[in-house]
Amino acid sequence: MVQFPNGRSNGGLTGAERRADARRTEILRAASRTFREKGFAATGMRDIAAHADLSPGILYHYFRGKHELLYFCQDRSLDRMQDALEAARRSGEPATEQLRRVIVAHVLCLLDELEGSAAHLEVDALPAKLRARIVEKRDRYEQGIRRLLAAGVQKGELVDCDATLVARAILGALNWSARWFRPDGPSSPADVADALARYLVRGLASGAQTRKLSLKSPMPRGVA
Amino acid sequence: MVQFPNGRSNGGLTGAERRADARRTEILRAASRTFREKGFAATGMRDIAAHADLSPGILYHYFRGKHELLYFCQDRSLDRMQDALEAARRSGEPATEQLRRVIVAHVLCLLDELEGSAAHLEVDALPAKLRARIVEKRDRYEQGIRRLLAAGVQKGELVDCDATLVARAILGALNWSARWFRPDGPSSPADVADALARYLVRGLASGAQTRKLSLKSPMPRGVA
Amino acid sequence: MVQFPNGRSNGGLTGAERRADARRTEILRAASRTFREKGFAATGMRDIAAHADLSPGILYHYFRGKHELLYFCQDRSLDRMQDALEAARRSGEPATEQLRRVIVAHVLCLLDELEGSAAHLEVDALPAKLRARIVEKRDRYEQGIRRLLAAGVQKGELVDCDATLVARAILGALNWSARWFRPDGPSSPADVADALARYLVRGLASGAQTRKLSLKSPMPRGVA
Amino acid sequence: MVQFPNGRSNGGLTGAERRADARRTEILRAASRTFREKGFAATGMRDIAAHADLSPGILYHYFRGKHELLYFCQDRSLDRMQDALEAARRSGEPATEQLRRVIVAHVLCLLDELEGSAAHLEVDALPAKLRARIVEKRDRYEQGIRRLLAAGVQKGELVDCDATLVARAILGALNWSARWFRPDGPSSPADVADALARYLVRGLASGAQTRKLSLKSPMPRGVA
DNA sequence: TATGAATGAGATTTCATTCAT
DNA sequence: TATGAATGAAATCTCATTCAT
Repeated sequence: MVQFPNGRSNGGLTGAERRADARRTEILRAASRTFREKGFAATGMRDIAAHADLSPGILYHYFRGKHELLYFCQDRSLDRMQDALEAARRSGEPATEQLRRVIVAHVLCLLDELEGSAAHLEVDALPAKLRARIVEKRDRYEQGIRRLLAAGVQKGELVDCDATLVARAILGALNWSARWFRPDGPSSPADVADALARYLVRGLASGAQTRKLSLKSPMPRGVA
Repeated sequence: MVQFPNGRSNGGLTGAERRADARRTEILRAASRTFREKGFAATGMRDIAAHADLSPGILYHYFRGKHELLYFCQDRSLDRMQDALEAARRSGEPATEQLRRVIVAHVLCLLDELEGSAAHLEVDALPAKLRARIVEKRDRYEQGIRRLLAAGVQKGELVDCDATLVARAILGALNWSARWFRPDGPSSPADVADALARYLVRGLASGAQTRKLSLKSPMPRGVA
Repeated sequence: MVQFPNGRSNGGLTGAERRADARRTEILRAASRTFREKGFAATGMRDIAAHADLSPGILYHYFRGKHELLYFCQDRSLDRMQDALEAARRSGEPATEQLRRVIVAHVLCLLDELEGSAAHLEVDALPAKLRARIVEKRDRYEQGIRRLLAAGVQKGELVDCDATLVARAILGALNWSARWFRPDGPSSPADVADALARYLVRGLASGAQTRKLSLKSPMPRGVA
Repeated sequence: MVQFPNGRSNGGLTGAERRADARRTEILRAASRTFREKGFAATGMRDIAAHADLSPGILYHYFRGKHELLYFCQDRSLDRMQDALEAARRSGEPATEQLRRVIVAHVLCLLDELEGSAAHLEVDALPAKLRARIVEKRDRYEQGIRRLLAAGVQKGELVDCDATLVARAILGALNWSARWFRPDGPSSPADVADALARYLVRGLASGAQTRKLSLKSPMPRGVA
């Protein structure tokens, strides 16, 4: 749950504040969608306002500017992904399974029409101060993935590999989906997430396991 | 080798034409580098001109505009990648090896300081007419990769998989490298290309082979 | 009365819409005056903005660009002229009188500081789509004049002539006035209109009438 | 015959000078044609160079710049027209006939593919110094026409009229032909000139003559 | 003479942001 | 809160003119 700075604990929101927060979330959704479709630089505040069915001026009542919109989009996405990463780690499952969960959560977060945001892909567009905060969060997330990989290697569940490079390869494969995925296409976000996880995990699974890992869904969707 | 339309065979260029072509190539290099660093929309003609040590106006002497610069960057990259793809296919080697070659070539093409260009990642920024041509080339390239995968599956060299999705996963992992790679970092483009190829191929290699595929370079760089 | 498309009947304009329409009209007046003085190509948006006492940027809030300004100038003028043409035809008067009325209205429309616009003289500066619409209106207007001439010939009120060429000669004589007329000169627009009408009609009037048609105003302006 | 300043009498031109003068004339023709087609401001030096089959740079070898090209176009046209005006006056014919001759010459000069130029229609585009010279010539020409009219009135050959306004009406009707005339249309420049002269003279012819003046060509072109 | 590369000023246009209402 | 008019800076692009060759 993202929280906007309002000087009160979440429980003590007044009605007006709750309404404002709801409006902020709507705007962020519109911004997120537009950034994903056209990229940050090519997106105008007017586009965002139009997507949110608001006038351009009012956006500045809720956010400081275009940069802050990008910042919050990235911040929310990274928070959700980080949450999923930590949940996976706490599960105590084998590294392959943890990795699978993280991948699935990442893809769903990206492709989910309502909350997702590919906006974290454009860190460089942020002004220095905001960029520093996002870069820190992003690096923490990447580091978490690297640790997950390293732990799996150490336990013999994953083959020895350059964790940094593999993490980036995985993130590239995942983030790229925001570019080519079409909501009206044949696959659902869950399908995509699942298939990506199978492939990307198989490349790391050690020895005996590998042979057993199929890249085909065992059960086609919608069939008993 | 990219060739600009000048109505003569490459061998018959006059001195002036050769100089003009050289200038065009310089400009494209500058454009390519700038697009990669800041993205198409955030790149100004001034940036490109500055990188090429020219005045902004003269760029229009050699190219019709910013869009054409993007177009040629994309066109050149895709041509080189397509060439590599066909060379791999003609080699008659096992699918795993063919795939490895294509991946390596793709990454080297992207990260090569002199000629590389990640610009084909921004097809949507092109005006309709130019976009159609690039999309056609890009689709042909993607299809080539899917065919390579499918052939490998049929020969039993690769595990059964959704070729479309796997191709996109691979391309995402590769293209992403243009974002994070730093020429002054610890790894050379060749290192990155090799490591990505190992990981991405291992996830597809069938049966017995898989176990033998290591993700670590057999020989660390610079060590006897 | 020109009307901008706003989805309501003119009577139902809100205050804001009325203000916006008034602004649009102001801008068109400024544009019209500047086009007439310097020609379309030599007129800058800055000139127009300066004449309208606005910043250049805001012009794009009300119009899509310089071309649209030219288009509306031409459209308004042609509408007014067409109206006058039809009114003259409906009057049922002799052809000479009808022609005189059309000429007077045309000149007044051109020279009237408030609403006039010689801008329809530069049809070729318009982009194809807008040009087509203006050309159609202009051709309809010219055709109307040709018909008026032809009808007069048939009734014996005008001498036999090449209606196409005479219509163009008349329009040339009229349109040219926008070039040489100076509001601070000795003649009023009405004077000019009247004198032009006398001369241009006399050249067509048949037989007996001609001798009676004087080219001198019967009563100098301002004299008892 | 226009003469470029070259410091010698026309008879003493060297071969090189003769060639240069021929080149100047070619360039002026190209400029004239382009100005007529697109207007001064919308015409680029590149357009002129292309029409003359030359490189843009060389134009500056023969002329000081775009303005000078316009100046010479106007200068040449006005000289030819002035010559025709004086020849008409010297002829001693009736005013109606003199006027007819002047009109015909004016139109032929405008529409002549080889030497004609509508460029004198854009006096305001000239820099002050050149403009002053052209304005003087133009005013002298207009004055000549006014005198011709006034003389005709005094001799009773023309009806009493406001010579200034009628002169402008005539010039408008004539100059306008440069806008609408198409060389590939049904009428030749001579046809147009003749028809315009008939109409414009008839409006001024006094008494008895008027009735006899037909606006139809007595003999259709190409028929015995 | 002749070319065409090069420049610099200025054109139209866009757009994040502010502000009066 | 909310609107949309308004601004000013900057973007892309054009073009007359100059200059090296």
